[in-house]
Amino acid sequence: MNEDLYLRNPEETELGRRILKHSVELIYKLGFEDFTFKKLAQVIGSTEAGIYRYFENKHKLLIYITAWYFGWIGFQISYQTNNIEEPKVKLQKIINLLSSPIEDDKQTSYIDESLLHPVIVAEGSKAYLTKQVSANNKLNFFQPYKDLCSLIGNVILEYNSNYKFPKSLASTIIEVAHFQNFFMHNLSSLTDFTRKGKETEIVEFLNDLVFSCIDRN
Amino acid sequence: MNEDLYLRNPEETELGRRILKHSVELIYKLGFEDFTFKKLAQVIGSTEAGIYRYFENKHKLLIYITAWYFGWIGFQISYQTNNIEEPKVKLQKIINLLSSPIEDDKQTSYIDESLLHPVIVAEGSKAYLTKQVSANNKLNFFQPYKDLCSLIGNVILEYNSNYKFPKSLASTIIEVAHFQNFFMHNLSSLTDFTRKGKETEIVEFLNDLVFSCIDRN
DNA sequence: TTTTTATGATAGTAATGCTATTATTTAAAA
DNA sequence: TTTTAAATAATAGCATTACTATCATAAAAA
Repeated sequence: MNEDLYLRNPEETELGRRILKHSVELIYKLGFEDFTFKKLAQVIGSTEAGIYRYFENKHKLLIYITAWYFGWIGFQISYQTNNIEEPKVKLQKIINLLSSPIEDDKQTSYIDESLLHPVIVAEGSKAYLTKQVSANNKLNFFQPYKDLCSLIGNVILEYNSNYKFPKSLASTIIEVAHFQNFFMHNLSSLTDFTRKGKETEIVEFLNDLVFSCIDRN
Repeated sequence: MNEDLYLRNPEETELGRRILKHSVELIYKLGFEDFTFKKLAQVIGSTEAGIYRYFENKHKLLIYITAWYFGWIGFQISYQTNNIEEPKVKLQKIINLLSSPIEDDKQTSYIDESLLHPVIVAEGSKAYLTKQVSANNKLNFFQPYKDLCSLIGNVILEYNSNYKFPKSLASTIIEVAHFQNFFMHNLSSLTDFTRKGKETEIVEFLNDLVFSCIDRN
């Protein structure tokens, strides 16, 4: 994790891990706007000032959580596509992992990925939709997102080296997987997905979308 | 415009129109997070309390502006595709209008669309990415977005009545047009667009994406 | 002309987003 | 084992934000 995202490394201490765990839970419960360090402090039985020793402000914490998610999902993707030869199968696996609600990864005791996924879907883009985006980008806060995008872009080129927009298609896969999920649950008339929680329909849509354009060129 | 979005209709009074005009300018300048009614009041030479007579809070104002944008762009699309027969040409026109920075529409003196477009690109999704999305949706705050989505979905079906995901593809066109624009300007390594401000590259990408999948099915 | 309506001016309050200080506990170094 | 440093808890405080309320005045309708 990028050291400029925190003041004290939250993964190294008990309190730090409690901050991570419960901030995901509390953002899930309240939404990022109503989430405050004071409320978080109450939940974990610490103090506001205590949390400020780890994170400069709640926006940095959101960026940290988002970066953590993209790092983690990037690892999952690398790991699960590692021994796959066919780029087509790789891409399908990627679409699946990005679209489907995730089971808790037992490896990381301090973050519940099944809550992290909806948090990223609803709040993740707020990490970069700010006036500070360029400054934050210079500090490499979005590196895990960029790495994932690059990884997916390379699989796309493996499949079809003539395709002209591998990176844009990669970021489109990530974003579409997330906001179609949000729309399905909250603004369903913006989608064709009939049943809430049926993420397989998003997978079907994305597979059709992606392979249509990279099969053709 | 949905009457539940405001306390007093801002389009009907001079002060109201000043609120709209300068809120777009100030959100463009400061970003939505740093935008406050107090700052806006200073800019327009009124008071905080004066603005609260028009809008309950700044989030309602953002929803209003977003709804206004989608209403306006929906009208532009209807108007400019009105006499076009070919659904293919219609869709291309739609992609163009959604992707390109917009010249100020002289018809609407109180809103500068050339500023509104980047504001929607950067801030628009915050209008619905909240815990109140379902409650707000019940009050039809997002109707103009839904109407636009439905309009585009119908053009897609005109082109190919067998395509399975017209609404999801429609919302994808809208969202992709906006966030690829944001990425191009702020996180360019997430795209393949080499030159900032070259929205024609986004148009090319989207045309390829859209027609690939609806040509095939 | 009266009366409603919109605006301006001012005050005030609870919550938020911090910073600072000191005391206490915990853990590592000597 | 003692010393000392580091981490945490407890508390206070402050500027700003996000509102609400009140009252005076100006302009427009009745």
